[in-house]
Amino acid sequence: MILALQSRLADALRTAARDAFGVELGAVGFQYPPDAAMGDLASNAAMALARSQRKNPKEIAAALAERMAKVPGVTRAEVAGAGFLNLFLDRGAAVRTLADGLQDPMPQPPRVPGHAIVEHTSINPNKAAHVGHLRNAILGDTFVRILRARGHDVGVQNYIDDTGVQVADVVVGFLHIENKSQAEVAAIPGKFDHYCWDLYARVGDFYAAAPENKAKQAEVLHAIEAGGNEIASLAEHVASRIVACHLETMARLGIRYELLAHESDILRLHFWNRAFALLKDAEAIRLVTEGKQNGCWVLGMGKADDDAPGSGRRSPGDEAQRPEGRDSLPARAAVDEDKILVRSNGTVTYTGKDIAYQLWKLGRLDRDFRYRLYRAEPDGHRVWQTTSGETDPQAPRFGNARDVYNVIDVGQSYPQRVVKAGVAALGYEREAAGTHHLAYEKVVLSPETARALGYDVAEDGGVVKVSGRKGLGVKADDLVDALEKKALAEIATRDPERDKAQSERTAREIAVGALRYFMLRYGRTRILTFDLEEALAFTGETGPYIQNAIVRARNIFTKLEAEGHAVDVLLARARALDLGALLDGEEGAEIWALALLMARSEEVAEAAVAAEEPSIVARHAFTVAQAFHGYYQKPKYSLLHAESEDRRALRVLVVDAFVRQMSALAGLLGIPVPERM
RNA sequence: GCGCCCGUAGCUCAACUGGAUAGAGCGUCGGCCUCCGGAGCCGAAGGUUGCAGGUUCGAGCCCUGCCGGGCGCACCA
Repeated sequence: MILALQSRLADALRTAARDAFGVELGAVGFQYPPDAAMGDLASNAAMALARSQRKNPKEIAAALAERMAKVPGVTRAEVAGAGFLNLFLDRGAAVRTLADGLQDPMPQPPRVPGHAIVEHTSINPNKAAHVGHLRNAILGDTFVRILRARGHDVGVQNYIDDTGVQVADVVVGFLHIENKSQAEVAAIPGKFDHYCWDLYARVGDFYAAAPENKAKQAEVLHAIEAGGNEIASLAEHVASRIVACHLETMARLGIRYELLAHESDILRLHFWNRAFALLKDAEAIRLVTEGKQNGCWVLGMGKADDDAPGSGRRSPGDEAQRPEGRDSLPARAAVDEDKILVRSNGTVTYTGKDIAYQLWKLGRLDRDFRYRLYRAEPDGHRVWQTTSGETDPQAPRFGNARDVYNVIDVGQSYPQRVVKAGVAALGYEREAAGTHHLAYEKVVLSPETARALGYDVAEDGGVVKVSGRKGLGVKADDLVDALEKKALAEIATRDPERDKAQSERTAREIAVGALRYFMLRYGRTRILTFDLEEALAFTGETGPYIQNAIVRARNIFTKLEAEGHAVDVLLARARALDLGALLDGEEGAEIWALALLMARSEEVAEAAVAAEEPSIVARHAFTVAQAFHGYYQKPKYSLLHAESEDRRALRVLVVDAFVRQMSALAGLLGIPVPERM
């Protein structure tokens, strides 16, 4: 609601500026004054105009205020501070608009043209998922939810590197440490990914023990790449079984995918050959004939002095037109700037393959995967996987995206920049601009948590890096288990009568809410110090706080009904009220502030998309819940003991609006709302 | 050496991308259940925004130089 209003007011402001000064305002944005008493919306347009108009900002603001005061929906316009233009809205009209839109708290905006792909999770299929992987998946999944709410058509892909060294390492473990056959591996009971977690850690020691052990790695890797042998078959078994484990772990958190894209299919369908040809034809890459990189095909990585390479200024085949003199600058050899895509032995690097994959995502590879159904879920959701065998004619179309969001840790920034540069070097400017790296920082363990897990911590008590290679870290499943157990214990003390099945279900919902909020509350470029105590907290700025706000609000309605007050009758009464009169006074001011805050959800979601930052929505959700708790807690605003039916109706309107808005926000964050807590 | 991220209350983090009195949670201290659910609410203490300059009506945010921490810059994946 606030977005529509803002855009109407922005138009009015543009008109006012035109009338008064004959100037066109650029982008008009509104801020929110620090104190509600100062106004509902603020514009700093006057201060921006001060320079060009050579006038005092206050004078300009006064001229604008005079015109804005006459705009419908605005009751007052004031000049404040250094030249802010503060607008007071017609509360009755605004709240009524909000009330009318109640049926749909977060209306679906017009559909954004083009398809978007979000790739996330993408865990090496050789061990259990840990907290770092959770950050990736929760970040990606939440971003998908937000994009969809803002009208984007989004497909979710999970990349499976089933032919890499990490899988090979575990296979080495099975073959040369445990001497197991594939049948014996298949017979391993229990959580297979947890089993491999431990085995993988042992492989590191195995390699360190003797050089001939390390040689097994290359042996196994080659067998896997060649395919059609027992080792490759074992690798396939390991990878597919672990992928199933990962999907199960993620499903516990409400995370799922449309497509599982396999590295092995990229190899077997020769995506790189195609990309290589395209790059050569466009002269986007060149063969080095001397020096250190002799015999390699490289992609020029000219240091862009603006944001990202290929963001618009370079055109294809631009390599020959680099600024003259750069190569002649002392101590700046071209080789330092170029990225090898094909080694002198003719094999392709990881980054090279990634360019091919990215081109496919963008619909510019001119080659496609084949697809088969991986799983159809009870609710009808279908998970597909790539294959190099027969394709299923029922399969939907994947790829051809206008925007691709790769959720990958920040350590991969350089290779991701190379991928973007590769796309740009082919002349695909728009596609390069649509290539987004949703980078996030790593997760480390706090010294206390590391100690609690039995790891050695240096005396100075620094943080401990999570390391799959060393088996160091917190497994995702173990964390969710711990959260569920704690929630269950909490429920048992609060509501001992509750039956077991319902308690367990609620415990699961609380665990998911707590974990998802914990992973989302920090900005993604910040290193997340994982502390078990904090992650297990259910009070304060947490998911359960948000859940509790909704549960309590809904509970009021149950109570009202039980006392003989029909909620729908009260809601109907509320619609006929003279809101303008009721919204004066102390309670009116509180309701108004709450309404204005709730109305911002769309705006906040849009900001999260623009900034590619889900934490913005998470924090907003907490702020709204907090504002509601503050209002609701006051006995004088009781619904059961209201001083008049009109007051009761007004409060029902507020609580109903809150439940709907807050539920919508929880949905954006993937935080489930329990029936009871 | 070059590039990126981070430095804000005792701790963990915000600050709507240059706006008004820098805000939350945790922790500490003090209040609130004859009053719709206390996983809650109200209040207090706690800040030279790493340091020094600069830009302008205005800087936690932009520029320059330092200091401190982390990560990249592979013919590894």
